[in-house]
Amino acid sequence: MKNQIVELSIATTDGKFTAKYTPEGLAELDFPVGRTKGAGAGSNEIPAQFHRWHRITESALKSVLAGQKPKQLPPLVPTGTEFQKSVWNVMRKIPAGRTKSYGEVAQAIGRPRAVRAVGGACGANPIPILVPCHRILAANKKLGGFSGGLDWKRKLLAREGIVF
DNA sequence: TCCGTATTGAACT
DNA sequence: AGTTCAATACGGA
Repeated sequence: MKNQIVELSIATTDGKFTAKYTPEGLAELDFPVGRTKGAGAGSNEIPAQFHRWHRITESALKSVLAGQKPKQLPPLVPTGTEFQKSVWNVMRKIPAGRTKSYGEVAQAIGRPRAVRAVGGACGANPIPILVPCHRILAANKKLGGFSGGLDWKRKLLAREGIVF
């Protein structure tokens, strides 16, 4: 076998997300891109472990999309540097309905000047939503940016009761 | 080594 | 009040 990455789709009310799993766990989660792929079809010999993770991922994803805190998360295996992992780790500690600025995150990882680097790490985040990068706002409560489009970020925040 | 970035805060008009 | 500028930290070519 070639260390294959398994891609499975998650159908939500907001579109079809694509989850990518490695033998280690969930490695990446993509927003709906509109391109219809063969999807989970052709799943001949997908180990039960993938389906098990997928079930958890699907539940967690839908919970966050509904503005609620997921009960359980699948094993996350993000690909990135130590710095990025630190940033993502801080993000995961942000409670639902609460936002944090890039500067706050920078301080949390002990690099108060690395605000822009934090932004870069957010953009490099392979697992949006489950790693709540959408709860990161600019210092002046501005939206900043978002991988899947600012429309998503705005919508997700609104569902958590965060208003501007 | 240089450039780009999902920032920030201060100066300027 | 809106806009421009320089600074800072990290990743990628």
